[in-house]
Amino acid sequence: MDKERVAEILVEIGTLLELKGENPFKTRAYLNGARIIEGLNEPLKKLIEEERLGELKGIGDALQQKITELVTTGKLKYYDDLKASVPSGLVAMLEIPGLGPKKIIALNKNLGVDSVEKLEAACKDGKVAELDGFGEKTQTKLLEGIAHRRLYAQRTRLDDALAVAEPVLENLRAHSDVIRCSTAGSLRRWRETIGDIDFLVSSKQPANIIEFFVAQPGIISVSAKGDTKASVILAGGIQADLRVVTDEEFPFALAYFTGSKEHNIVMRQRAIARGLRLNEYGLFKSKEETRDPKLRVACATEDEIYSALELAYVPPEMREDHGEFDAAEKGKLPRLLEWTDLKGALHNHTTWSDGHNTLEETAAHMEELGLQYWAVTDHSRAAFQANGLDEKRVREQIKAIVQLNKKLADDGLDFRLLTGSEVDILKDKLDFDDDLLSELDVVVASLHVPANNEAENTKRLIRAAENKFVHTLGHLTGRLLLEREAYPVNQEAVIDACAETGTWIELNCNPWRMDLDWRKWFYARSKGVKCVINPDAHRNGDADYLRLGAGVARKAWLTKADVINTMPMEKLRKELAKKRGG
DNA sequence: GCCGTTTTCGGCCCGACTGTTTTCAGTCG
Repeated sequence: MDKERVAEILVEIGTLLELKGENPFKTRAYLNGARIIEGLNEPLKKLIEEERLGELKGIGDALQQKITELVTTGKLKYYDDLKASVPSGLVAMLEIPGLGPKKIIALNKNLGVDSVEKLEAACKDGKVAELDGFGEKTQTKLLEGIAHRRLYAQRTRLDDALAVAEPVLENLRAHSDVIRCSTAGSLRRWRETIGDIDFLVSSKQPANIIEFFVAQPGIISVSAKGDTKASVILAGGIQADLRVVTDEEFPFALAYFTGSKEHNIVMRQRAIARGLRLNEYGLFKSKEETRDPKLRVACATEDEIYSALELAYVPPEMREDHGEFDAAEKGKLPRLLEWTDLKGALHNHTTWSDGHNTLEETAAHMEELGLQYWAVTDHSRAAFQANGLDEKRVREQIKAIVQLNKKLADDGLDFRLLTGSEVDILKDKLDFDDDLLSELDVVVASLHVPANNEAENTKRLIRAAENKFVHTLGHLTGRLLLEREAYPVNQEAVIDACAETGTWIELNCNPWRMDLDWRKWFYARSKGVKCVINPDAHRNGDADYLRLGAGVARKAWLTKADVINTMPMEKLRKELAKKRGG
């Protein structure tokens, strides 16, 4: 059993324990264990064989035994028994806002509710309102929650969340009572999907800000409104929360609401270890909880909070308790890639296959953006639904690009298109033979029609990586966020093959994909595999995805040196030749 | 269930909001 599945089961155990009313700290121990296993940089099996599992902080005797049983036998009796003892519908009920384990247990015990459907019926019958601790409002909110859940997916893609959040942030920034403002939460951490949007404002007039916020255009409903906090539902069903604090509190609140929860827990623990207390209002010289401004350690920015806790500043994207504390303590945080480091992209489409802009339009737009190169990698012939090119059309396109580049040079421009192909990985070969591939500047190999079989997909991808004319694999797992799961594939094995063959891996930064996932890059980077951040653009506007991709690359701790398309043109050409033995 | 430079037991991050209460429990982030 692989570590992803082990982590999933540990999370599930944690959830089930919650629904049994177990000690919340026990629940947390399982969730914590899951995160540790998921973040391992070496094979779980190896750790078990060498009996080093217990050396991991957070994995004690009980977890060690259970993980070992899972990995060696593929099963876990404790888990099976637990699962059998909790009605499966209770887990789904947890996703309804306002329902936590305690209320679910009460509903189950008193009304026999064990599914969302039965809960809905009980609410409609008015039975829920009669229960102790419940009332009319709770009942109504639950019905709304059930309906809302049906209407919208629980999460929103990063691009959609940004599109809604950025105008609101601009409006807040322009308000005369706003001193400082920012987004926070998973959006500021640049997660690929967002649960809800967090805004933070510092002001001397919180009431004005709250009123201004709940009156923003595009708000469907106001779900909560207090003195310093408001929650609304925005168009598209995204929830947004606003907090208003004093300007002295702002950096502390920003750090706090940016999270992640796991990162915050470690921050607080570091404060406690230094005889301090950290909360959203400040870092206090106190062993007790307090909000007394006289005891506050003055910090004007987040940077100074990290300093006070003897840490280098941790950029928001890295705040996932994914090793950043260890690195920040030792002053070994990498200097992360900046969006503006990107000089071009190596996987894009034009009207020659399924793109929406011509070669000329594409070149003009990308030159205008200040980029140096843009590879045209239209689909190969097997992708007939996407108007894939056959050999003849590829050679025509090469000629067209050479001509266009000549014109660009005559005009004194430094920008060039690169010739290329997104060649399909077929069952037993690539869609084009090596002769044609060798004529192209850039070759991206992608699996568009995967098998329903991990070993088979893994084999196909490794074979593609072993082809010396393939520079990079495209969207390695094929996932579409919130829509389609990754196809089955042994990602580590493919990464290993890329490391051995000097093949790059794409971080496809189309916001539906963000593939390879940022969590997997820790392993890829440890193997020395280079990254290419590619928008997989189908229209000129998709060049904006580079900004999204750079943020996700920062989550993966990638530096300028790790990313191929930060290279200027001439250096890139040398790198492109290298794989082919040039 | 995990952990230990006051600890092998007794803690484990903690404040805001809501709704159901009449001083607080549950949920959420």
